[in-house]
Amino acid sequence: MILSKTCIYGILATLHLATKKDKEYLPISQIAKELDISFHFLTKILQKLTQQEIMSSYRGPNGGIALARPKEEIKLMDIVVAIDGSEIFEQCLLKLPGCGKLKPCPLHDEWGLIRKQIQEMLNQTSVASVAEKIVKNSLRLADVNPLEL
Amino acid sequence: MILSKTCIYGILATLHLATKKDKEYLPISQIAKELDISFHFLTKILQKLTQQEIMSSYRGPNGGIALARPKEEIKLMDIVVAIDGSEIFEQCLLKLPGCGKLKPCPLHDEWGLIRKQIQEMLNQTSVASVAEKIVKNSLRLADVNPLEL
DNA sequence: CAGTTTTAAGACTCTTTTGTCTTAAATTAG
DNA sequence: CTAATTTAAGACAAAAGAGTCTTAAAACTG
Repeated sequence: MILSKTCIYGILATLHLATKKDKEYLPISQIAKELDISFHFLTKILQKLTQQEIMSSYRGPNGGIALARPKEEIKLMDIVVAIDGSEIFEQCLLKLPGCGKLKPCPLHDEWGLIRKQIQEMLNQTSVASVAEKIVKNSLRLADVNPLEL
Repeated sequence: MILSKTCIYGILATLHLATKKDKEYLPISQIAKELDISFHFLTKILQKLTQQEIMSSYRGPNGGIALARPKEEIKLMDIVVAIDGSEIFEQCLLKLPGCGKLKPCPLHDEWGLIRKQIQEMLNQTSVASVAEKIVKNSLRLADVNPLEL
């Protein structure tokens, strides 16, 4: 719901990177292992984030993937839009085409309020702040497998 | 996002019924036509709502489907839970298994607030109140096709 | 240069969701 | 009882999302 699996994996990988040293390339294979995500699948997802210049990649030995910008500047919203697009924030709960002030759907106001909050939350939350919380409270980014933070 | 297509159709059909006279059976074929939803698909969806006793059905001439309870008593949440289940309200944004106060995911608090509001909105909004708004403001439940309200 | 490591790209498969179709059962009308 | 109308049930098909695999290209190591 709300976010696609692809998008969630993208967020998890970004957060994982953000808990590591800056500017160091981390091989996708390692991220995949630590987050328990299929390597090839994650590769495809991270390619998209690289194309959108949220991450930068480098091939060959000691290569891998890294955040393209300072983690303080990357907001959760950036990742969501890069992967799932912005349709979520343009549609109502009932997805009636062209719902807006002109031709509102019956739940336009109710959902508009909530949608706005989701938007604000994603826009305000930086990857850095979440990463900090993860480190501070030893939070997990995968199921059981405790990450070696 | 958030709600499945099936669930949205279920809500639309319920709202449509609620704008009509109480206790009258409306053929599914007619609802399908007015909402521009495939008849057979809608039939399947309404069967689920009938099984959950949100609607009641009657076969044969002059048969069809009707709300099983007073529309004031049916909340949007009832339909959502009947069709999509309650997992939405038990998961976090990142869908890490077993996210909760014990093993929170990194976005547990942020998402928890929003999830609570979605829950409250769906729990508080009755089918009757939305139907009233639809009638009062001549709102639509389908794309272009203006409903004959 | 040859071999290794790593991402890039895209074809392919599997699963879930969405949608269609056919047949059966209930109800009513004549 | 017969024919018509309507929901019930379930098989089937199409589309989208998730995941796998293979080959190519880039970069480094010796």
